Amino acid sequence: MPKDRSPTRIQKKNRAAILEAALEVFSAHGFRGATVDQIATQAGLSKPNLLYYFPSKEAMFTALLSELLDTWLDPMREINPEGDPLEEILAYVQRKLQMSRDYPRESRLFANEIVQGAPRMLDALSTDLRGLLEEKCAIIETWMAAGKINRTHPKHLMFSIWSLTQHYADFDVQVRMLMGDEDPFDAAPEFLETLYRRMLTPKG
Amino acid sequence: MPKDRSPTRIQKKNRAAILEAALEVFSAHGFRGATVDQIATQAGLSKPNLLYYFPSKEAMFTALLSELLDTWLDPMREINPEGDPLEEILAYVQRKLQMSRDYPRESRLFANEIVQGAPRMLDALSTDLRGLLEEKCAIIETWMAAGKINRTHPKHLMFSIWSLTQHYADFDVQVRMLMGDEDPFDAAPEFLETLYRRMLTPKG
DNA sequence: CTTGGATTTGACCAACTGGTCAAACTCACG
DNA sequence: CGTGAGTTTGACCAGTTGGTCAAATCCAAG
Repeated sequence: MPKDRSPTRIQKKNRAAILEAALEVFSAHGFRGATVDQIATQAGLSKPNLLYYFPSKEAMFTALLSELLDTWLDPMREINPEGDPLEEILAYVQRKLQMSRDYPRESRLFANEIVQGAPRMLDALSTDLRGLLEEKCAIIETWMAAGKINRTHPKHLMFSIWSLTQHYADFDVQVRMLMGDEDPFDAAPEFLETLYRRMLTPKG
Repeated sequence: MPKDRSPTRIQKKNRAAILEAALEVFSAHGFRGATVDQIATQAGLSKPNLLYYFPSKEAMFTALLSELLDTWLDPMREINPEGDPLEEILAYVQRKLQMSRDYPRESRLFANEIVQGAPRMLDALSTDLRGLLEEKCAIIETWMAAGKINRTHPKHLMFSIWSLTQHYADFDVQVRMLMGDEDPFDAAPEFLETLYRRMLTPKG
Protein backbone atom coordinates (compact mmCIF):
# COMPACT_ATOMS: atom_id res chain seq x y z
CA MET A 1 0.00 0.00 0.00
CA PRO A 2 1.35 3.46 -0.92
CA LYS A 3 2.51 5.63 1.96
CA ASP A 4 0.18 8.53 2.59
CA ARG A 5 2.62 11.29 1.74
CA SER A 6 1.80 13.32 -1.38
CA PRO A 7 0.90 10.90 -4.18
CA THR A 8 3.38 10.24 -6.98
CA ARG A 9 2.57 10.63 -10.67
CA ILE A 10 2.06 6.87 -10.95
CA GLN A 11 -0.17 6.74 -7.88
CA LYS A 12 -2.44 9.41 -9.27
CA LYS A 13 -2.68 7.75 -12.67
CA ASN A 14 -3.33 4.26 -11.32
CA ARG A 15 -5.77 5.27 -8.63
CA ALA A 16 -7.79 7.11 -11.24
CA ALA A 17 -7.66 4.17 -13.66
CA ILE A 18 -8.79 1.80 -10.93
CA LEU A 19 -11.71 3.97 -9.86
CA GLU A 20 -12.81 4.41 -13.46
CA ALA A 21 -12.67 0.64 -13.98
CA ALA A 22 -14.42 0.07 -10.67
CA LEU A 23 -17.24 2.37 -11.75
CA GLU A 24 -17.62 0.45 -14.99
CA VAL A 25 -17.73 -2.94 -13.30
CA PHE A 26 -19.59 -2.16 -10.06
CA SER A 27 -22.31 -0.23 -11.89
CA ALA A 28 -22.87 -3.12 -14.27
CA HIS A 29 -22.86 -5.97 -11.75
CA GLY A 30 -23.31 -4.53 -8.27
CA PHE A 31 -20.84 -5.00 -5.43
CA ARG A 32 -21.20 -8.72 -5.00
CA GLY A 33 -21.43 -9.37 -8.71
CA ALA A 34 -18.21 -7.56 -9.50
CA THR A 35 -14.87 -9.33 -9.13
CA VAL A 36 -11.52 -7.75 -8.41
CA ASP A 37 -10.15 -9.55 -11.44
CA GLN A 38 -12.72 -7.91 -13.72
CA ILE A 39 -11.82 -4.50 -12.38
CA ALA A 40 -8.12 -5.26 -12.77
CA THR A 41 -8.55 -6.33 -16.38
CA GLN A 42 -10.71 -3.30 -17.11
CA ALA A 43 -8.05 -1.05 -15.58
CA GLY A 44 -5.22 -2.80 -17.40
CA LEU A 45 -3.51 -3.80 -14.17
CA SER A 46 -2.92 -7.01 -12.27
CA LYS A 47 -5.10 -8.06 -9.38
CA PRO A 48 -2.37 -7.82 -6.73
CA ASN A 49 -1.54 -4.41 -8.11
CA LEU A 50 -5.08 -3.18 -7.38
CA LEU A 51 -4.72 -4.45 -3.86
CA TYR A 52 -1.52 -2.47 -3.57
CA TYR A 53 -3.54 0.72 -4.09
CA PHE A 54 -6.67 -0.28 -2.18
CA PRO A 55 -6.61 -2.57 0.83
CA SER A 56 -9.73 -4.45 -0.29
CA LYS A 57 -12.59 -4.65 -2.77
CA GLU A 58 -14.77 -3.01 -0.16
CA ALA A 59 -12.32 -0.09 0.06
CA MET A 60 -12.48 0.43 -3.71
CA PHE A 61 -16.23 0.55 -3.53
CA THR A 62 -16.49 3.02 -0.68
CA ALA A 63 -13.73 5.21 -2.17
CA LEU A 64 -15.73 5.28 -5.40
CA LEU A 65 -18.97 6.10 -3.62
CA SER A 66 -17.58 8.96 -1.59
CA GLU A 67 -15.86 10.36 -4.68
CA LEU A 68 -19.09 10.34 -6.66
CA LEU A 69 -21.75 11.25 -4.14
CA ASP A 70 -20.70 14.89 -4.09
CA THR A 71 -20.99 15.39 -7.83
CA TRP A 72 -24.16 13.42 -7.83
CA LEU A 73 -25.81 15.88 -5.48
CA ASP A 74 -24.57 19.00 -7.28
CA PRO A 75 -27.71 19.52 -9.40
CA MET A 76 -29.73 19.78 -6.21
CA ARG A 77 -27.27 22.19 -4.59
CA GLU A 78 -27.69 24.56 -7.53
CA ILE A 79 -31.37 25.16 -6.75
CA ASN A 80 -31.40 28.89 -6.05
CA PRO A 81 -33.81 30.26 -3.42
CA GLU A 82 -33.62 33.68 -5.11
CA GLY A 83 -34.56 32.46 -8.57
CA ASP A 84 -38.01 32.10 -10.10
CA PRO A 85 -39.54 29.08 -8.31
CA LEU A 86 -41.05 27.28 -11.28
CA GLU A 87 -38.01 27.89 -13.48
CA GLU A 88 -35.66 26.77 -10.72
CA ILE A 89 -37.44 23.47 -10.37
CA LEU A 90 -37.73 22.93 -14.11
CA ALA A 91 -34.01 23.65 -14.47
CA TYR A 92 -33.25 21.19 -11.70
CA VAL A 93 -35.25 18.53 -13.51
CA GLN A 94 -33.29 19.17 -16.69
CA ARG A 95 -29.95 19.02 -14.86
CA LYS A 96 -30.91 15.70 -13.30
CA LEU A 97 -31.98 14.40 -16.70
CA GLN A 98 -28.65 15.46 -18.16
CA MET A 99 -26.93 13.53 -15.40
CA SER A 100 -28.87 10.41 -16.35
CA ARG A 101 -27.86 10.88 -19.96
CA ASP A 102 -24.22 11.72 -19.33
CA TYR A 103 -23.49 9.63 -16.25
CA PRO A 104 -25.71 6.54 -16.40
CA ARG A 105 -23.07 4.39 -14.72
CA GLU A 106 -23.08 6.59 -11.66
CA SER A 107 -26.86 6.39 -11.52
CA ARG A 108 -26.84 2.63 -11.80
CA LEU A 109 -24.12 2.32 -9.18
CA PHE A 110 -26.32 4.10 -6.65
CA ALA A 111 -29.44 2.32 -7.83
CA ASN A 112 -27.85 -1.10 -7.42
CA GLU A 113 -26.75 -0.26 -3.93
CA ILE A 114 -29.99 1.30 -2.73
CA VAL A 115 -32.24 -1.41 -4.16
CA GLN A 116 -30.27 -3.89 -2.09
CA GLY A 117 -30.77 -1.88 1.07
CA ALA A 118 -27.75 0.43 0.71
CA PRO A 119 -25.68 -1.56 3.23
CA ARG A 120 -22.53 0.39 2.33
CA MET A 121 -24.14 3.75 1.69
CA LEU A 122 -26.78 4.52 4.27
CA ASP A 123 -24.36 6.44 6.46
CA ALA A 124 -23.17 8.69 3.65
CA LEU A 125 -26.75 9.24 2.52
CA SER A 126 -28.11 10.10 5.93
CA THR A 127 -25.24 12.54 6.37
CA ASP A 128 -25.01 14.32 3.02
CA LEU A 129 -28.38 13.76 1.40
CA ARG A 130 -30.68 14.20 4.36
CA GLY A 131 -29.51 17.71 5.23
CA LEU A 132 -29.49 18.87 1.65
CA LEU A 133 -33.01 17.60 1.10
CA GLU A 134 -34.33 19.30 4.21
CA GLU A 135 -32.74 22.55 3.11
CA LYS A 136 -34.21 22.46 -0.39
CA CYS A 137 -37.61 21.30 0.82
CA ALA A 138 -37.70 24.29 3.15
CA ILE A 139 -37.11 26.56 0.16
CA ILE A 140 -39.82 24.84 -1.84
CA GLU A 141 -42.21 25.25 1.07
CA THR A 142 -41.65 29.01 1.17
CA TRP A 143 -42.33 29.10 -2.56
CA MET A 144 -45.60 27.24 -2.00
CA ALA A 145 -46.55 29.41 0.93
CA ALA A 146 -45.97 32.47 -1.26
CA GLY A 147 -48.27 31.04 -3.90
CA LYS A 148 -45.47 30.93 -6.48
CA ILE A 149 -46.09 27.24 -7.21
CA ASN A 150 -48.92 24.85 -6.46
CA ARG A 151 -49.03 23.39 -2.99
CA THR A 152 -47.92 19.77 -2.75
CA HIS A 153 -45.80 17.47 -0.58
CA PRO A 154 -42.21 18.78 -1.10
CA LYS A 155 -40.42 15.53 -0.33
CA HIS A 156 -42.65 13.53 -2.63
CA LEU A 157 -42.03 16.19 -5.25
CA MET A 158 -38.28 15.68 -4.93
CA PHE A 159 -38.64 11.89 -4.92
CA SER A 160 -40.67 12.18 -8.11
CA ILE A 161 -37.90 14.18 -9.78
CA TRP A 162 -35.24 11.67 -8.79
CA SER A 163 -37.39 8.77 -9.82
CA LEU A 164 -38.44 10.12 -13.20
CA THR A 165 -35.00 11.29 -14.26
CA GLN A 166 -32.95 8.38 -12.95
CA HIS A 167 -35.37 5.93 -14.50
CA TYR A 168 -33.88 6.75 -17.91
CA ALA A 169 -30.43 5.69 -16.70
CA ASP A 170 -31.30 2.85 -14.35
CA PHE A 171 -33.84 1.14 -16.59
CA ASP A 172 -32.05 2.11 -19.77
CA VAL A 173 -32.20 -1.36 -21.36
CA GLN A 174 -35.91 -1.67 -20.74
CA VAL A 175 -36.69 1.83 -21.95
CA ARG A 176 -34.66 1.38 -25.12
CA MET A 177 -36.12 -2.03 -25.78
CA LEU A 178 -39.60 -0.57 -25.61
CA MET A 179 -38.83 2.54 -27.64
CA GLY A 180 -37.10 0.77 -30.52
CA ASP A 181 -35.17 3.21 -32.68
CA GLU A 182 -36.32 6.35 -30.94
CA ASP A 183 -33.84 7.80 -28.45
CA PRO A 184 -35.53 8.16 -25.04
CA PHE A 185 -33.61 11.35 -24.40
CA ASP A 186 -35.14 13.05 -27.44
CA ALA A 187 -38.62 13.37 -25.98
CA ALA A 188 -37.86 13.09 -22.27
CA PRO A 189 -36.85 16.73 -21.65
CA GLU A 190 -40.06 18.08 -23.13
CA PHE A 191 -42.19 15.44 -21.45
CA LEU A 192 -40.77 16.24 -18.02
CA GLU A 193 -40.98 19.97 -18.54
CA THR A 194 -44.63 19.72 -19.51
CA LEU A 195 -45.37 17.43 -16.59
CA TYR A 196 -43.87 19.67 -13.94
CA ARG A 197 -45.17 22.85 -15.54
CA ARG A 198 -48.73 21.53 -15.37
CA MET A 199 -48.15 20.15 -11.92
CA LEU A 200 -46.70 23.29 -10.40
CA THR A 201 -48.04 26.31 -12.27
CA PRO A 202 -50.32 28.03 -9.74
CA LYS A 203 -54.12 28.22 -10.10
CA GLY A 204 -54.40 24.68 -11.60
CA MET B 1 -35.33 -34.20 -10.00
CA PRO B 2 -39.04 -35.03 -9.68
CA LYS B 3 -40.68 -36.80 -12.62
CA ASP B 4 -43.00 -34.50 -14.52
CA ARG B 5 -46.19 -36.37 -13.81
CA SER B 6 -48.73 -34.59 -11.59
CA PRO B 7 -46.89 -33.15 -8.58
CA THR B 8 -47.20 -34.82 -5.20
CA ARG B 9 -48.29 -33.01 -2.05
CA ILE B 10 -44.66 -32.71 -0.96
CA GLN B 11 -43.56 -31.43 -4.34
CA LYS B 12 -46.16 -28.69 -4.29
CA LYS B 13 -45.28 -27.62 -0.76
CA ASN B 14 -41.52 -27.61 -1.29
CA ARG B 15 -41.57 -25.95 -4.68
CA ALA B 16 -43.66 -23.16 -3.21
CA ALA B 17 -41.39 -22.82 -0.18
CA ILE B 18 -38.33 -22.66 -2.41
CA LEU B 19 -39.80 -20.00 -4.70
CA GLU B 20 -40.89 -17.92 -1.72
CA ALA B 21 -37.40 -18.18 -0.23
CA ALA B 22 -35.84 -17.44 -3.62
CA LEU B 23 -37.94 -14.30 -3.92
CA GLU B 24 -36.79 -13.17 -0.49
CA VAL B 25 -33.11 -13.75 -1.21
CA PHE B 26 -32.87 -12.81 -4.90
CA SER B 27 -34.79 -9.57 -4.35
CA ALA B 28 -32.48 -8.57 -1.53
CA HIS B 29 -29.14 -9.47 -3.13
CA GLY B 30 -29.67 -9.88 -6.87
CA PHE B 31 -28.92 -13.07 -8.79
CA ARG B 32 -25.16 -13.08 -8.33
CA GLY B 33 -25.35 -11.88 -4.75
CA ALA B 34 -27.71 -14.65 -3.69
CA THR B 35 -26.39 -18.07 -2.77
CA VAL B 36 -28.19 -21.39 -3.01
CA ASP B 37 -27.32 -21.98 0.63
CA GLN B 38 -29.07 -18.78 1.70
CA ILE B 39 -32.18 -19.78 -0.21
CA ALA B 40 -32.03 -23.27 1.27
CA THR B 41 -31.76 -21.95 4.82
CA GLN B 42 -34.57 -19.47 4.19
CA ALA B 43 -36.75 -22.28 2.84
CA GLY B 44 -35.84 -24.62 5.71
CA LEU B 45 -34.38 -27.20 3.35
CA SER B 46 -30.92 -28.51 2.54
CA LYS B 47 -28.96 -27.28 -0.44
CA PRO B 48 -28.95 -30.60 -2.29
CA ASN B 49 -32.66 -30.79 -1.67
CA LEU B 50 -33.23 -27.51 -3.53
CA LEU B 51 -31.24 -28.92 -6.41
CA TYR B 52 -33.52 -31.92 -6.38
CA TYR B 53 -36.45 -29.63 -7.23
CA PHE B 54 -34.63 -27.23 -9.54
CA PRO B 55 -31.72 -28.26 -11.74
CA SER B 56 -29.75 -25.10 -10.99
CA LYS B 57 -29.73 -21.71 -9.32
CA GLU B 58 -30.41 -20.21 -12.72
CA ALA B 59 -33.51 -22.41 -13.06
CA MET B 60 -34.86 -21.21 -9.72
CA PHE B 61 -34.42 -17.65 -10.86
CA THR B 62 -36.11 -18.02 -14.21
CA ALA B 63 -38.92 -20.09 -12.71
CA LEU B 64 -39.47 -17.29 -10.22
CA LEU B 65 -39.43 -14.62 -12.91
CA SER B 66 -41.88 -16.32 -15.20
CA GLU B 67 -44.18 -17.03 -12.26
CA LEU B 68 -44.19 -13.39 -11.22
CA LEU B 69 -44.11 -11.46 -14.47
CA ASP B 70 -47.72 -12.24 -15.25
CA THR B 71 -49.06 -10.92 -11.96
CA TRP B 72 -46.72 -7.99 -12.23
CA LEU B 73 -48.31 -6.88 -15.47
CA ASP B 74 -51.90 -7.39 -14.34
CA PRO B 75 -52.49 -3.77 -13.27
CA MET B 76 -51.70 -2.68 -16.81
CA ARG B 77 -53.94 -5.31 -18.35
CA GLU B 78 -56.88 -3.95 -16.37
CA ILE B 79 -56.77 -0.59 -18.15
CA ASN B 80 -60.17 -0.50 -19.81
CA PRO B 81 -60.54 1.20 -23.21
CA GLU B 82 -64.24 1.69 -22.51
CA GLY B 83 -63.79 3.47 -19.18
CA ASP B 84 -63.34 7.16 -18.50
CA PRO B 85 -59.82 7.95 -19.71
CA LEU B 86 -58.59 10.07 -16.82
CA GLU B 87 -60.13 7.79 -14.20
CA GLU B 88 -58.71 4.70 -15.92
CA ILE B 89 -55.20 6.11 -15.79
CA LEU B 90 -55.57 7.36 -12.21
CA ALA B 91 -56.84 3.93 -11.19
CA TYR B 92 -53.91 2.28 -12.92
CA VAL B 93 -51.51 4.51 -11.00
CA GLN B 94 -53.15 3.53 -7.73
CA ARG B 95 -53.03 -0.17 -8.60
CA LYS B 96 -49.33 0.10 -9.38
CA LEU B 97 -48.75 1.96 -6.12
CA GLN B 98 -50.56 -0.78 -4.23
CA MET B 99 -48.26 -3.30 -5.88
CA SER B 100 -45.24 -1.39 -4.61
CA ARG B 101 -46.70 -1.35 -1.13
CA ASP B 102 -47.85 -4.95 -1.05
CA TYR B 103 -45.18 -6.64 -3.19
CA PRO B 104 -41.96 -4.65 -2.77
CA ARG B 105 -39.81 -7.76 -3.11
CA GLU B 106 -41.19 -8.45 -6.55
CA SER B 107 -40.48 -4.88 -7.56
CA ARG B 108 -36.92 -5.07 -6.30
CA LEU B 109 -36.38 -8.42 -7.98
CA PHE B 110 -37.19 -6.88 -11.36
CA ALA B 111 -35.31 -3.67 -10.55
CA ASN B 112 -32.15 -5.54 -9.62
CA GLU B 113 -32.28 -7.48 -12.83
CA ILE B 114 -33.04 -4.58 -15.16
CA VAL B 115 -30.48 -2.22 -13.65
CA GLN B 116 -27.86 -4.82 -14.44
CA GLY B 117 -28.97 -5.08 -18.04
CA ALA B 118 -31.69 -7.71 -17.59
CA PRO B 119 -29.46 -10.53 -18.90
CA ARG B 120 -32.00 -13.17 -17.84
CA MET B 121 -35.15 -11.22 -18.51
CA LEU B 122 -34.91 -9.32 -21.77
CA ASP B 123 -36.56 -12.12 -23.72
CA ALA B 124 -39.55 -12.34 -21.41
CA LEU B 125 -39.87 -8.56 -21.39
CA SER B 126 -39.69 -8.14 -25.12
CA THR B 127 -42.30 -10.85 -25.50
CA ASP B 128 -44.85 -10.05 -22.78
CA LEU B 129 -44.26 -6.42 -21.94
CA ARG B 130 -43.65 -4.96 -25.38
CA GLY B 131 -46.97 -6.10 -26.85
CA LEU B 132 -48.94 -5.08 -23.81
CA LEU B 133 -47.38 -1.63 -23.81
CA GLU B 134 -48.09 -1.08 -27.50
CA GLU B 135 -51.70 -2.10 -26.96
CA LYS B 136 -52.25 0.25 -24.04
CA CYS B 137 -50.40 3.10 -25.68
CA ALA B 138 -52.70 2.78 -28.68
CA ILE B 139 -55.68 3.16 -26.36
CA ILE B 140 -54.15 6.19 -24.70
CA GLU B 141 -53.51 7.72 -28.11
CA THR B 142 -57.18 7.42 -29.06
CA TRP B 143 -58.07 9.08 -25.77
CA MET B 144 -55.72 11.93 -26.59
CA ALA B 145 -56.98 12.22 -30.14
CA ALA B 146 -60.53 12.45 -28.78
CA GLY B 147 -59.43 15.27 -26.47
CA LYS B 148 -60.35 13.27 -23.35
CA ILE B 149 -56.92 13.81 -21.85
CA ASN B 150 -54.05 16.17 -22.58
CA ARG B 151 -51.79 15.24 -25.44
CA THR B 152 -48.41 13.86 -24.45
CA HIS B 153 -45.96 11.09 -25.33
CA PRO B 154 -47.83 7.89 -24.32
CA LYS B 155 -44.74 5.75 -23.75
CA HIS B 156 -43.09 8.37 -21.60
CA LEU B 157 -46.35 8.65 -19.72
CA MET B 158 -46.29 4.93 -18.98
CA PHE B 159 -42.60 5.02 -18.04
CA SER B 160 -43.38 7.83 -15.64
CA ILE B 161 -46.07 5.78 -13.95
CA TRP B 162 -43.77 2.79 -13.56
CA SER B 163 -40.95 4.93 -12.34
CA LEU B 164 -42.93 6.94 -9.80
CA THR B 165 -44.76 4.00 -8.30
CA GLN B 166 -41.93 1.47 -8.25
CA HIS B 167 -39.62 4.06 -6.71
CA TYR B 168 -41.44 3.60 -3.40
CA ALA B 169 -40.58 -0.10 -3.41
CA ASP B 170 -37.16 -0.09 -5.06
CA PHE B 171 -35.72 2.84 -3.12
CA ASP B 172 -37.67 2.04 0.02
CA VAL B 173 -34.70 2.37 2.39
CA GLN B 174 -33.75 5.76 1.01
CA VAL B 175 -37.31 7.06 1.01
CA ARG B 176 -37.92 5.91 4.57
CA MET B 177 -34.60 7.26 5.76
CA LEU B 178 -35.50 10.67 4.37
CA MET B 179 -39.08 10.67 5.63
CA GLY B 180 -38.32 9.68 9.18
CA ASP B 181 -41.43 8.55 11.02
CA GLU B 182 -43.87 9.41 8.27
CA ASP B 183 -45.00 6.45 6.16
CA PRO B 184 -44.30 7.19 2.48
CA PHE B 185 -47.46 5.38 1.49
CA ASP B 186 -49.62 7.79 3.48
CA ALA B 187 -49.12 10.76 1.18
CA ALA B 188 -48.04 9.01 -2.02
CA PRO B 189 -51.53 8.12 -3.32
CA GLU B 190 -52.76 11.69 -3.07
CA PHE B 191 -49.53 13.10 -4.46
CA LEU B 192 -49.66 10.88 -7.51
CA GLU B 193 -53.35 11.47 -8.08
CA THR B 194 -52.85 15.22 -8.01
CA LEU B 195 -49.85 15.00 -10.29
CA TYR B 196 -51.57 12.98 -13.00
CA ARG B 197 -54.83 14.86 -12.68
CA ARG B 198 -53.06 18.15 -13.34
CA MET B 199 -50.96 16.58 -16.05
CA LEU B 200 -53.80 14.98 -17.95
CA THR B 201 -56.97 16.99 -17.33
CA PRO B 202 -57.71 18.63 -20.71
CA LYS B 203 -57.49 22.39 -21.29
CA GLY B 204 -54.45 22.80 -19.01
C1' DC C 1 24.98 5.43 -12.25
C1' DT C 2 23.71 4.13 -7.86
C1' DT C 3 20.58 3.26 -4.56
C1' DG C 4 16.57 2.99 -1.74
C1' DG C 5 11.93 3.46 -1.91
C1' DA C 6 7.94 2.77 -5.03
C1' DT C 7 5.69 -0.42 -7.99
C1' DT C 8 4.54 -4.84 -10.05
C1' DT C 9 3.60 -9.66 -10.23
C1' DG C 10 3.69 -14.96 -10.21
C1' DA C 11 2.64 -18.23 -7.07
C1' DC C 12 -0.07 -19.33 -3.58
C1' DC C 13 -3.87 -19.89 0.05
C1' DA C 14 -8.24 -20.38 2.47
C1' DA C 15 -12.99 -19.63 2.09
C1' DC C 16 -16.89 -19.92 -0.60
C1' DT C 17 -20.02 -21.58 -4.09
C1' DG C 18 -22.69 -24.24 -7.50
C1' DG C 19 -23.40 -28.65 -8.28
C1' DT C 20 -22.96 -34.16 -7.92
C1' DC C 21 -23.87 -38.64 -6.02
C1' DA C 22 -24.57 -42.75 -3.62
C1' DA C 23 -26.65 -44.06 0.34
C1' DA C 24 -30.31 -43.48 3.55
C1' DC C 25 -34.81 -42.49 4.66
C1' DT C 26 -40.05 -41.66 4.01
C1' DC C 27 -44.34 -42.31 2.32
C1' DA C 28 -48.37 -43.77 -0.41
C1' DC C 29 -50.44 -47.76 -1.87
C1' DG C 30 -51.52 -52.52 -2.56
C1' DC D 1 -46.89 -54.68 6.73
C1' DG D 2 -43.86 -54.55 2.57
C1' DT D 3 -42.21 -52.44 -1.37
C1' DG D 4 -40.84 -49.35 -4.82
C1' DA D 5 -41.01 -44.74 -6.06
C1' DG D 6 -40.34 -40.34 -4.11
C1' DT D 7 -37.47 -37.53 -1.02
C1' DT D 8 -33.47 -36.12 1.75
C1' DT D 9 -28.73 -35.47 2.90
C1' DG D 10 -23.63 -35.98 4.27
C1' DA D 11 -19.63 -36.07 1.93
C1' DC D 12 -17.44 -34.52 -1.73
C1' DC D 13 -15.58 -31.93 -5.95
C1' DA D 14 -13.96 -28.38 -9.10
C1' DG D 15 -13.96 -23.69 -10.14
C1' DT D 16 -13.98 -19.06 -8.42
C1' DT D 17 -12.72 -15.33 -5.54
C1' DG D 18 -10.67 -12.05 -2.17
C1' DG D 19 -6.49 -11.49 -0.43
C1' DT D 20 -1.15 -12.40 0.83
C1' DC D 21 3.75 -12.33 0.09
C1' DA D 22 8.39 -12.57 -1.22
C1' DA D 23 10.88 -11.69 -5.03
C1' DA D 24 11.59 -8.98 -9.05
C1' DT D 25 11.42 -4.67 -11.47
C1' DC D 26 11.11 0.29 -12.02
C1' DC D 27 12.08 5.02 -11.09
C1' DA D 28 13.50 9.42 -9.23
C1' DA D 29 16.80 11.88 -6.52
C1' DG D 30 21.44 12.43 -5.24
